[in-house]
Amino acid sequence: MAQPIRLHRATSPLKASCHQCSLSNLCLPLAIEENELDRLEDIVQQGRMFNRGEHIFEQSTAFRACYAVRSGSVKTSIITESGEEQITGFFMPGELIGLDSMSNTTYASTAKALERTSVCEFPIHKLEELTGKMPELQHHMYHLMSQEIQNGHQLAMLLSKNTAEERIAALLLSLSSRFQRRRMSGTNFCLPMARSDIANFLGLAVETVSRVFTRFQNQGLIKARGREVELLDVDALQLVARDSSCQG
Amino acid sequence: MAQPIRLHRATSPLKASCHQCSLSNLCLPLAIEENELDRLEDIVQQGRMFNRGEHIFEQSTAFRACYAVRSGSVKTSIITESGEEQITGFFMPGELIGLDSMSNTTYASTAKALERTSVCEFPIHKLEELTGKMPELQHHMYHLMSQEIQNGHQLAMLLSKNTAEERIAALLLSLSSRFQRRRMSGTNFCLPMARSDIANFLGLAVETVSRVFTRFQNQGLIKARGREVELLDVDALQLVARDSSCQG
DNA sequence: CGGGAGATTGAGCGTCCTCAACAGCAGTGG
DNA sequence: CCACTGCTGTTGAGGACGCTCAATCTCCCG
Repeated sequence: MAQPIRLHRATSPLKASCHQCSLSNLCLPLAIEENELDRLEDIVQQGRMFNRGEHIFEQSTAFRACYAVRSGSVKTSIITESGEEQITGFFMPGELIGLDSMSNTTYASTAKALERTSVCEFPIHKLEELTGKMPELQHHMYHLMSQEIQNGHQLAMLLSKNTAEERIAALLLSLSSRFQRRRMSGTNFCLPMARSDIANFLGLAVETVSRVFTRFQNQGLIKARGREVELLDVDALQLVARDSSCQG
Repeated sequence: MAQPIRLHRATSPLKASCHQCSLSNLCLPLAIEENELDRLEDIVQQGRMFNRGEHIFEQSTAFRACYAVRSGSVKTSIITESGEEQITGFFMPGELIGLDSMSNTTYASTAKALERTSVCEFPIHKLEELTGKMPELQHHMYHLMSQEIQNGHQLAMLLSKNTAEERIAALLLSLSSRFQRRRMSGTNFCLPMARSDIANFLGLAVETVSRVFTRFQNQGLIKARGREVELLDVDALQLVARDSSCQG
């Protein structure tokens, strides 16, 4: 479980500079020259903490900000009138949430912390103002939103064409590569989400997810105990996942 | 291939001003004050025509521009390494395509004309430059991209939770409302896409689409002959579609 | 009129869902 | 200390929705 990043500033314990953030190569700062980073820091509110299960924002409430995950993990979901939930994504440190809400005055989805999680808040009006002045930052916003659209397409592909095994293999590989990007083990990690979240996200029944996990285990592809997962044969998993690259 | 910008006066019959375009209330101009419209017109190349089946752009080729559909209709799709196609959206006049490609230097998907289609081209570099100068236009771009993300989520929801009947009902209703938005009949229209496109988009087999169409017909919900469709009982269709709102 | 693509209809089967029982584990309280 | 409770995850049996395969029909266009 990713430990919350300890921030060692005498003045404000919750504040830390984007300059020193280990995620600056994944997050918004990556688009910006070192000497312009202060302008981004001026608008960001860093280090807000949420406990497991707490909402970072809720669907249909006033849209005020986008958030970058700093530590922990987040799931976003939309709720229909009939109360059904559809998880639209899992977000790990360095990833930005709230991009799907920039068309409205209210959030289009709900974001919930899957574990103890800290985020950096980017108030939308200030962010828009800043991107208007900084072409690289604007470009990066377009980049991120476009990436989000592509992720949606990949998910649609996964849901409409792939079997349960293929979907789960793809998700495991996606998580693996995202852990690796943060210099963590890509073969040995702890799932931040419950089986039911995986099932919901991938359009499967919980029982099916469970069954596929044990099947993978029997085939020697993974070792799983609860949320602890070890990928034993990544190549075989990629073979199973085939052409489906899934950005949870 | 980037043509020098054509000036937009009444010299060419293919050219028409955004000022006079009947879609200006759906397209990019809607974000802009009348007196600033010329700046958008300066960068747009209007009235490029494509025959049915022609590509407006192709996946993996150099990303140069976004396009607004002016007349006709377009489907976008992604192709996997194994050659499978997943249609990611249908686009009607006034709608913008190419937004999913703004993260890369190459197109993330392929856009194909479903019928004889004309589009307006917005070269991406000029568009980005312009949105940097015009906050309302930037905001509108964020709006459109965010909308696209939401559409993806709605589609994922549809694919993962809904039956064949629900999916098709949702698609018919989506098309209906989009025809209506253009002041055309919302109950009597011609499908721009083949059954196989519908099937691919909704994650179904062609046969299933066909069966559902006839079932709807037997139930008196619609009347369909080939691509001609008449919605006889919109309320009932909405009941079938339940909570799934589908923005094809 | 013939060829071919698109659309429809039928039969059989497979994947995954549903329903149900059970196991493991943590927290609670007697 | 252990029963009790609740939550999460696992396993089994049966059934349904939609896919596959195949034949037929319709319509368009040469």
